[in-house]
Amino acid sequence: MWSESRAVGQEKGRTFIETARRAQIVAAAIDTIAELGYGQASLARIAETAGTSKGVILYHFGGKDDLIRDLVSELSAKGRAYLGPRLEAEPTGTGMLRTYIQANLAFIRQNRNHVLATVEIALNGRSADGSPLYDLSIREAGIAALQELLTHFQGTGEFRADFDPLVMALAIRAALDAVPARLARDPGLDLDHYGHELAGLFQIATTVHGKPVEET
Amino acid sequence: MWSESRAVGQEKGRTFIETARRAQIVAAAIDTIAELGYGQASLARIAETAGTSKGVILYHFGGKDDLIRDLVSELSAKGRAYLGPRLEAEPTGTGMLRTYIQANLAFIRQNRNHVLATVEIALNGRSADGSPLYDLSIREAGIAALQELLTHFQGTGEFRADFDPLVMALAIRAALDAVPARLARDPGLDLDHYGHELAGLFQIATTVHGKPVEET
Amino acid sequence: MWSESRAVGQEKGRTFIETARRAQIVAAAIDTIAELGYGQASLARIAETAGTSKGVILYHFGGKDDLIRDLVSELSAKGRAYLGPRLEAEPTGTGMLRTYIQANLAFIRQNRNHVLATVEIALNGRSADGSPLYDLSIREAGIAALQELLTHFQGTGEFRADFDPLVMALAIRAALDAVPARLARDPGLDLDHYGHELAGLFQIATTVHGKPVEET
Amino acid sequence: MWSESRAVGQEKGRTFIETARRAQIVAAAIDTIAELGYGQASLARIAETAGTSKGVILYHFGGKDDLIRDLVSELSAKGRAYLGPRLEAEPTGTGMLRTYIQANLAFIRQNRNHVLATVEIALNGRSADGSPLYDLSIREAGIAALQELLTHFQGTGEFRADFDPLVMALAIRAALDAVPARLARDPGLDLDHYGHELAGLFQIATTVHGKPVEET
DNA sequence: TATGAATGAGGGTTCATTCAT
DNA sequence: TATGAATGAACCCTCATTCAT
Repeated sequence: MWSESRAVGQEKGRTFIETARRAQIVAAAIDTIAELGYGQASLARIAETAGTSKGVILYHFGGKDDLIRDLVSELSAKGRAYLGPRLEAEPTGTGMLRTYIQANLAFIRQNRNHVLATVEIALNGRSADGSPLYDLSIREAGIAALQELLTHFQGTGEFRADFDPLVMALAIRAALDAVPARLARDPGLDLDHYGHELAGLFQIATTVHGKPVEET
Repeated sequence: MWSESRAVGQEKGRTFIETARRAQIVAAAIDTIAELGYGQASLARIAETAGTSKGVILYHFGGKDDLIRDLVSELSAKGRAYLGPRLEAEPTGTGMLRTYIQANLAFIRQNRNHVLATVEIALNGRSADGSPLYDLSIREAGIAALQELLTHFQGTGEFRADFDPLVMALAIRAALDAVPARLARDPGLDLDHYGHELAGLFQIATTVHGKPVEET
Repeated sequence: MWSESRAVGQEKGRTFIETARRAQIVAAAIDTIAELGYGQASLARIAETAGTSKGVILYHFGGKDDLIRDLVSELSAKGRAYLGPRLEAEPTGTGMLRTYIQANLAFIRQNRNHVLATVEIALNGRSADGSPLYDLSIREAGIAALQELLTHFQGTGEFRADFDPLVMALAIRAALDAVPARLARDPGLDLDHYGHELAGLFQIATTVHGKPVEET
Repeated sequence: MWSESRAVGQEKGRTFIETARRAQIVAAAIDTIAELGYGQASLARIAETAGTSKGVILYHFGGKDDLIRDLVSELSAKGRAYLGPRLEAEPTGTGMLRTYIQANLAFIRQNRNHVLATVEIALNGRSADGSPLYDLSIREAGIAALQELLTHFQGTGEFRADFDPLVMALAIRAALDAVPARLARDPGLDLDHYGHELAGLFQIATTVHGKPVEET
């Protein structure tokens, strides 16, 4: 997931004040959605959090959908910028897998609400015509990349060859994706421990040959 | 998850026709939510699917929230009834773990829309005051039970002692909980294969002693 | 224009009260549009005129567009029912022409606001996607019918053959269509006199052979 | 309509650049209204067409209403300047009538969008308090002038004395006013032919004595 | 002169709910 | 039991206008 980086900050033909306002509004949207859920995050409520009015939001974003899409794509850009370099620095499969898991968790910790809000959007956000606001292809691409990584190190022999890399990839992502929601409910969750355990779990699952499994 | 069974069918002081009506409405709600998502599932739309009017729903359920809660608790009852006996029939930890995974997937397959709708509700459903409509304690109880199961067979020596049973339980549930959403997008997903792979994955992860993991 | 009649009153599966409400709302819409123009006739203003709330209107009509379309098609039905029989009773071209003009004016007088509102809608009403709310084919059909009538009596020799029936038809309709707006501004306008003069004007224009017209 | 001329171009204390800006904005308004209709012609849309921002428009015109009024009065000035001299050059009633009709149509052809926009405004434009933005007195004056012309040549005996000059004037103007809308829908309309036919029609109607008309 | 920013009223619509029948 | 009718709050959005720069 996330392989190319993107410049963050003032872009396009935007004024300084415009950029600042947009950032402020996105931040308010993040907090509101993270706290109340996507369904309850109306423009009015977001505006209230931001300390402005609906009009301002619509002036800067043209519509709610645009705001939401901006929020999502900003996180995805941040995520790519964070993860990409860390993964590329790892030579071994085991190292990449561990890094993948732990970097994801670190990123989640550092961007708690933003991640939470994005998860809410991914699961609930639909535009008026019913189409999802969250570009699912991002997630699919992430899973595909992880799957490819697993396949590659199956080829080198570092990972055992007899697991389905897609299922393994799904299990890994599921374990990671479950974190934000859990974190929201239990803020005291020890992510370092969680990451360490998870990394160990999947290291064993990918590298160690178990006894043949007898079916029921 | 789901350990005690509950009598299903006619209860309380409800007449036969009342029970039938409620079932019909719940069924309509399930299909509507599964198809359109929670956000789009208004009472009007559910009533349309059910072939009645909003009034009927409110008459029988008192409010939308009650209908939703009913839908959820019905699934949880069904789930407990399905899983409980199957788990109790398994003597070994490995067997229970495999059964747990595969029975969950079988249950999902058999109750596709109901599960899907419940997931939607779990993620989106909030009452007017912002509180979740999905009783999270159900999920917590399920995870706790699974954790306990893992702990127990760590005690017997069947499972290796050096994994955190909570993290393992969370990873297992995450892998299972990710299925409905994926199934919705890709109806052709081979659940048998997925279950077999998952069972193998977690069997290895729980039983096999890997080489000591070096931290980054 | 307007040749087949339509049953008016309670139709479809509508309740008595529903029919009454719809009629009341349409009446309020007519008055509001006639008085303030289409652009100023918001649902709120119409509701105020009707003595109810926007909600009621939307409940009965589903949307503003539906209300407007209903208003228009009701007038067009009334118009057809009024004009058709009167025209069919006339054997001669001159008679039909005179009847056409005078019956149109009589109808306008009897349905002043309704006609006025419809004219406003025809000229201004557009739905959200930009498409006109007034079915222009109604007007085109009317003009075509009038043109055909003129052509027919040119064939019989009752009308002179050397005028373009389309231009004549357009001129006649233009003279009639101009009335509602004028009537709105000058309620004292003597429609009988206007009709008598107009009928005379076009009788001469259609039947009498003038001296050859020299071009500039 | 349109009998006295008015100086066009730079007026009041306006700088050259100011005059140019105003002209550019009015032109944008004309095109926008002609294309989308008055109701859809928001300041934002007009500004977009003009390639500027709403602020500029409001700076130069003080408000939307003023812009619209300016647009209208400019057309009316152009119209008077165009028609006046042509009419004065005609000595006979028949000639003036023919010229009036054909010059009007020529003017419409040459100022298609401007005329179209003005018609839209006449029919739809209202200021916030509901009063029309189109100065109806312009139209009234035009009709009065035409009526006077007819009356005058009734006096000389060139026109028959037994028609009501007001009704005749209204019919003539109605036939002309119907053109822009028709032209908008059917751009291929042959205005020369239309003008020739119309002139013939009204020449006959004004000059030829028909047989006495029997009333119904 | 010109613009970007902000505002606030009003637009149509959806929705869960209440109520009389 | 069940329904049609009505309600009112909230929703997103458009718009003309104001204001500081």
